[in-house]
Amino acid sequence: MEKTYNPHTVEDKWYHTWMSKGLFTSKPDERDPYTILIPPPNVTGVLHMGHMLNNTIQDVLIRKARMNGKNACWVPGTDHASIATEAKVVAMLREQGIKKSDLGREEFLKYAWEWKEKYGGIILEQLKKLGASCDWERTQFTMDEHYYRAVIRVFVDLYNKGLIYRGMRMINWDCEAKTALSNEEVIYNEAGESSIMYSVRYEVENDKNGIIIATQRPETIMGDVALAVNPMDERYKHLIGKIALVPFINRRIPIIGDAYVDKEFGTGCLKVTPAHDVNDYEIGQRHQLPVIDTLSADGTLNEKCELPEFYGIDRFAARKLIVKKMHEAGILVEEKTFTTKIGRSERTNTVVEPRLSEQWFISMKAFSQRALEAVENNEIKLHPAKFKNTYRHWMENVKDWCISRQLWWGHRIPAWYFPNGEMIVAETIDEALALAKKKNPDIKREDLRQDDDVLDTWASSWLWPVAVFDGFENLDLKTGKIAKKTQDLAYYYPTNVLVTAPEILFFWVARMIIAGYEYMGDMPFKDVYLTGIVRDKQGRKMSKSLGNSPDPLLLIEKYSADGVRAGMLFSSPAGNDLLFDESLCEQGRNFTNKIWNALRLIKGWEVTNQTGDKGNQIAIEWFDSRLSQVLSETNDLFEKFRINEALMSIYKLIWDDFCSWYLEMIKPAFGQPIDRETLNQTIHFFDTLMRLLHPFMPFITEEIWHLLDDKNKEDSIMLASWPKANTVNNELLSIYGAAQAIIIQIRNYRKTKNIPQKEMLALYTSNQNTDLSECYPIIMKLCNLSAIEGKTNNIPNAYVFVEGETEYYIPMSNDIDLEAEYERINKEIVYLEGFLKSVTNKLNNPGFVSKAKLEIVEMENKKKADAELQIALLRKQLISLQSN
RNA sequence: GGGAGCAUAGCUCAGCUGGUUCAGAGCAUCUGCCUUACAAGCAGAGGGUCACAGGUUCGAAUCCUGUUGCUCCCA
Repeated sequence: MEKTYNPHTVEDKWYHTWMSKGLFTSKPDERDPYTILIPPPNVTGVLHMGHMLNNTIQDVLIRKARMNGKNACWVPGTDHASIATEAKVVAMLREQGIKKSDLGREEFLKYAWEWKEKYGGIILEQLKKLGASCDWERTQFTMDEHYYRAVIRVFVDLYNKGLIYRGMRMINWDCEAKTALSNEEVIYNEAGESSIMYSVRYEVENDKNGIIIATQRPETIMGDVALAVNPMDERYKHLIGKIALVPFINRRIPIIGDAYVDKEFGTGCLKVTPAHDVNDYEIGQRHQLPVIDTLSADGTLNEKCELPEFYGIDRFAARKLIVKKMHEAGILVEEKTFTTKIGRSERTNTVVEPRLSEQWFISMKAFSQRALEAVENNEIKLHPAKFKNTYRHWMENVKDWCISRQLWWGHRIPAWYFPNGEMIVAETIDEALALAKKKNPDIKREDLRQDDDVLDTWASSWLWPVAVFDGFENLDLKTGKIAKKTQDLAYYYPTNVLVTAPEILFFWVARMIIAGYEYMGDMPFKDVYLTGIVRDKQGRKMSKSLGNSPDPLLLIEKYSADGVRAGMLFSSPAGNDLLFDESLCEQGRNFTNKIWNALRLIKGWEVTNQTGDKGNQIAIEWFDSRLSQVLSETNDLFEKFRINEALMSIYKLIWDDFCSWYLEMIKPAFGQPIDRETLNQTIHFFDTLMRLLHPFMPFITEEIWHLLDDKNKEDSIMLASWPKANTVNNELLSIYGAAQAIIIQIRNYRKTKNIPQKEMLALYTSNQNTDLSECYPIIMKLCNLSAIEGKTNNIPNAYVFVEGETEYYIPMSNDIDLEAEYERINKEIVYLEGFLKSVTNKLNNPGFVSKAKLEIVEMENKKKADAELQIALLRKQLISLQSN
C-alpha cells in the first residue's frame, strides 16, 4: 500500500461506478422519500465557493438519508437567469460586432440558446467532481418546454384570479441597454460622485420676487408639475397655493406644501417632476398631480418637453444646453458643486434614470398570509431560527411584485394586444385568437401583438418545487387548482430540506412558500438551511472582481474532493459566514491521509488464532461505548442541522479515539500477530466509522470500505446502512476517562524528566481495588510500565500524583530534583486551596444553602470533600519528601 | 430613516430552561520527538476581566437596561 493516500484515481473511479450503477437515481416506491431540490445555479455561472459549500451540505444530507433507508432524491437543474444570461449573450455578440437591436428577437434567442447549450451545463459537470449524488436523469432547466408551459399557465391563472394586474411604476431604466433594472442591478459608488446643484428662479403669479428652487437635473424642468415647500417653512408659507411658471414654456403649476421637503436641503424649495424621480412621483400621487414624461427610452428628450430645439437631444447634452439658456435668461442664480450618490447600471455603467412605465405586478398581500403563518408557527423551520424575524418583517410589509422585464431571454408574457389597445391574456396565440374572436369576429391572427416583455427570473424559479415534478401540467385554469397530482409530485412533495443563501430568503424562498400553498395547499419544504456567505480570510466577500476566490476545481485537484468538502464544512455553522482559508482543505486532506494510514496499520497485521489479552477486550468494550455515544450525538446534531459539529465529532472520534487511543491500545508489539477476535472487531469498528463519515467524505470512505474486508464488488457504502447505536456503558466511559488521566500524567512525567518511552517504569498505587484495575493492562501498555502494584511501604524517592481518591507513585532514579518536586506539589496545593476556598465560601453562604437546588448543594459538598482529600494526600507527600 | 443580528483564546466558533459539560472545541502558537501506520505524523504545554457600565439574583458568559463597535436586510 502507498504511504500516502492518492485520491485522484480513487475519486474518478467511484464517481463513475456510482453513476454506471445508477445509485443516484430515484423512483417512487414504498419507502419514505427524502427530497432535496438544488437551488438552480444560473446557467451563466461557473462553480464558485458558495456553490461548493451549498452543494456539499446538500450532498451530506442526501447521502445520510439514503443510508437511513430513505428513497433519497436530489433534483439538479439550472436557472435561465434572464438578465444575467442576456447580458452575457449581448456582450458576446458585441465582441463579434453584432448589435442585439440589429438581430431582432427570434435571431437573438437563437444565439442565446446556442450559448446556453454550450455553457449552461458546465456548473453541473463541475458538481460531479465534488461528488454530488444528484439524480442527473431529473436535471431541469427553467426554460425547458414543460417548465416554460408551467410558468405561462401560472401567469394566466393568477391573472384570472385577479392577482396579476398592470400598473405604472417608477423603475430603474438603463438608457443604453434600454431595459428596466432591478434595484440589485443599480450600483452606487460608495464615495459618491461630484455633481452640480443649480438654483433657478421661477416666476410666481402676483409675487414679484418669484421663488428659487434647487435641482441637480435642470433638463427635467419641462416635466415639472408643481413646486413644493415644507408647510412649516416660514420663508415660503405665504406662497403655498399660488401659481408658478415653468421657465421657457410658462406652464402654470401650483406651489404646494409637503412634509417630504427638507427645509435645510438646497433652497428648501423643490420642483416636482413625477416622471423622473421616485420621491417626486410619490408627492405627485399625494397631490393628484399629472405626470409629464419628457424623456424617451434612449435617454433623449421628446416632444413633451415643448421646446423643439431639445427634441432628440441626449439628457446630458440637454442639461448643458438648458444651463446655458437659463444663464442667458438670467434666472440661474447659483451653481454649486457637491457630492452625491449616483446610481449606475451594473452592466453598462450609464447613469440610471428613474422612469415611469407600465409593468405587470403580482399582488402579494392576500396570498402571502399563509406563507407567513407557516414559518411563524414552525410548520416550516428556518435554520438558524434567527431568520424568522427577518422573514416576518418582510412578509408583514410585503409589496407587490413587479414581474415584467424588458428583455428577450425568458418567459414571454402571454398577453396579446388588439389594434384598438384591448388586451387578452391566454396561454397561446390560438387561445388568444379564439377569445378575441368572441369580442370581434373579424379579428385576424396578424392583428394580435404579443407583449414584448419577459418575466422576472424569480417568477419562474418560485415554481421550482412543483414544476420539477410536472405539477402544473394538471393545473386546471377553470378552478385554479391542480386537478391531479403526477405520481412524482404526489410522492416527493413536500420536499424535505432547502439549502440556500440567506440573501435570497425573500426573492426565492418566501415566494416558493407562497406558491406552494397557493397551488399545492401545502408547504414546499419542511426545513430551510441557510448557509453563510463564503468570505476570504480578511472577511471580504469572494468575488470575481476582487479575484480573491480560489478556483474550486484547482482546490479539488490539490486537496481532493473529500478534503475540500471537509474544509468547507469544518467552520461553517448554519447562517454564519464562512471565512474561507485554504488550510481548512489541507486539514481535510490530512484527515484522509490519517484514515489511509490507519488502514495500512491494520492491513499489516498477521493474525493468530490465540485469544487476545484482557486489555484488548476492555479496549473493544470501551470503544464500542464511545462509538455509540458519539453516534447518538451525531444523530442529534443532524436533527438540529448542525452539520459542521457532526463532522467535527466524527473527526475527533476517528482521529483521537480510534487512532490515538484505540489502535494504540490493541496494537501488537512489533512483529507480533493480533488475535482474530480483536482484528475482526477492529475491522467492524472501522467499517462503522467509514459509514459514519461517508456523507461527508464519500470517496475515501467507499475506498476503505472495500479494502477493509472482502466485500461483494456490487455493494457500495452509499447503500450501506447508517450505524445504530448500542447501549452506552457510562460507567466504563468514566473509568476509562480516569485511566486516560493517569496515562497523561505518566506521559507528562516522562516528558518533564526526559525519560524515553523505551525505558520501563514501575507504578505504585495506594489503592489497588478500584474498578480502574480493569484498565491496568492498557495503562501498562501505553506507558510502558513493568507493573502496577499496591504500595506496601513508603517509597522515598517518588514522583507522586493524585487521581480521584488514589495516590500514584513512580519511583525516581537517584538524581531526583527534590527542589522541583517540592515546587510542583506546592503549586498544586495552592491551586487546590484556592478552589477549596471558593467552594467553602459558597457553602457558608446561607442564601446559597437555603435557596439553591438540593443537587447543587450536594455537588458543592462533594467538591469540597474531594479537594480536602487531595490536599491532605499532597501534604503527606510533601512531608515524606522533606524527610528524605 | 426603519428593522434584524452579532461582540467569548491569536483565528473561526460552541456554550440549551442562570449552578460540574463552565469558561470549552478545532485551527494556529510553543516545547520535545524522523518511537516500526501516518512529520500530511506523535507526545505534551501555554493562552480568555466572556466588548464596556449598571441592574436582577444566594449565584450571571447566560436574564434586564444603557453605552460602544461591527454586520446584514429594507428604504
